[in-house]
Parts: sequence; C-alpha cells; structure tokens
Amino acid sequence: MKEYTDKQASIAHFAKALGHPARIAILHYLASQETCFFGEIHDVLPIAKATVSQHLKELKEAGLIQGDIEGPKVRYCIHKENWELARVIFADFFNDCVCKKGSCGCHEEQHD
Amino acid sequence: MKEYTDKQASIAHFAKALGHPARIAILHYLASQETCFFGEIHDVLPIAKATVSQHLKELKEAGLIQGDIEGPKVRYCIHKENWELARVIFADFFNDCVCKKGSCGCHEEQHD
DNA sequence: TTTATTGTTCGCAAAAATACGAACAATAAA
DNA sequence: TTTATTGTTCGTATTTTTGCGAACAATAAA
Repeated sequence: MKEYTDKQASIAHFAKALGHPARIAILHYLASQETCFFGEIHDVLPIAKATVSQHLKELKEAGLIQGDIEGPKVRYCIHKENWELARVIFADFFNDCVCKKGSCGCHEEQHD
Repeated sequence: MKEYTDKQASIAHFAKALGHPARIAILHYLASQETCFFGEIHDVLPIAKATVSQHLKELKEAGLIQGDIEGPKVRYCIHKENWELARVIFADFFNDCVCKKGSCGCHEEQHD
C-alpha cells in the first residue's frame, strides 16, 4: 500500500522517455553524426517535423539531450552528464533485479 | 525518412514496459522476495488488484516476467533469460550512444 | 526591407495507457 | 456440495501520448 520510491519513479521516468522508437532513433542518430541539427534529424525520421520537435522536447525534458540555438538552426546533442546518470541507474536496476537462484520457486522450468 | 530498425523497436519496447513506477516496483519486489504471489505484490502496491493484474500482464507480454499457476494462486518471477537480454540491450545502447568528444559542437558548455 | 529558411507552438483528432469496481472462473476448504 | 479465496477479465471513464497541418517567431539572405 506504500507509494513508489524516488528511485522507482526516476527509473520509470527515464524508461518512459526511451519508450518510443522515434526517440531511440534520435539518440542513435545524435551519437553517430558530426553535426546534429534539427533538420537532419527530421530527414532521417519517418514523421512530420512537428512530431520530431515534440519527441526532442520530451528527451530534453527527461534531461537526455540538450539543444543549442545556432543562428536559425538548433544543434542537438546528448546530455553527457545525465546520460551517464541514466546508464548507471539502469545498470544498477538490472543488477538489483536479478532473480537470485532459490529466491523464489520458479526456477525449475523457464516456460512462458 | 526510413522506418525504425528492429533494434530500435526492441529497445523502445523494453523501455516502454519499464516506463511506469508500478512496474518498476513490481520488479524490485520480485527480486527481493522469497515468494512472489500475486496477493503479496498487490499488498505492497498502492493500486487496485485489477490494475496490478494489468501491469503484470504487460510485463509478461514484454517477456520480463513469468507467471506460474500454483493452486488457486499465481507465482510470479522475473524471466531470467529475457532479463539478461534486456540488460545487454540497454548496456549496448548506452555504450553506442555516447556523444563522442568532438563528434558534435556542443561540448564547450553543458548548460540546459 | 522583403523573402527564405529553420524550428517551435497551437489546435485538433485518434489512439493508447491508466485505473477502478464488478463480474467471473478456478481451485481449495468446510 | 457449498463456501471462501485467489486472480483474471470485462466494461467503462479519464488521462496521456502520438501525430499532423497550419500558424508563428527568429534569424539569414537577397
């Protein structure tokens, strides 16, 4: 009956931001390019620019990217510090949540 | 203008399943308990049992947990193989997506 | 100054997610 | 067999997400 912990909320928040293929594609692209203007991101995605802008906004609000205005263009980039934070949070989560051998009775068979 | 890759869809799919604090809390609980019956999970969450059941269904459909019927009860458990798969997928993703020094022009200052 | 270019915001529509109580099915207990 | 326990499914309401075109603001170019 307790509420969720800050940690749980934090993990869920990052995960939610990563929970759409367009946003994953954006992050993949940002990591692969020399430059990362909005227009280029838009060019490699199968969605309208208004939608791209929305996804970028969500990633920015989650802290995963940053956007810098450069003339009439906007240069986007992964936010390194928060990215490292997210990496650690997920790594810890996957480590904490291993179903230790014997911790529950469902190890006999792994069926679905 | 291309569509998303299978990899991108896969990452997003797992992330989406992790994108709610109740589901994170469920996974935390499953990893911490000797037994993991539905009722116990319900007891530690601040939501109705119908909602708990729904979240468990989503986690199961994402492949992250499994449920075994035991008498009138259902014993839930993390699905080890898929859990490892997700762990690797996320670790790779966070490794691939580092904004390499000099890869784009936004390293001078890290403001938001 | 006028005209392009660039990207955000607005307004809206459609779809999906979240949540609940009630009804239900299945097993166990009396 | 009847009753209680356990968890899922159904139906529904509310909210959030996703997506688009059009309008807009800001800078750059002509």
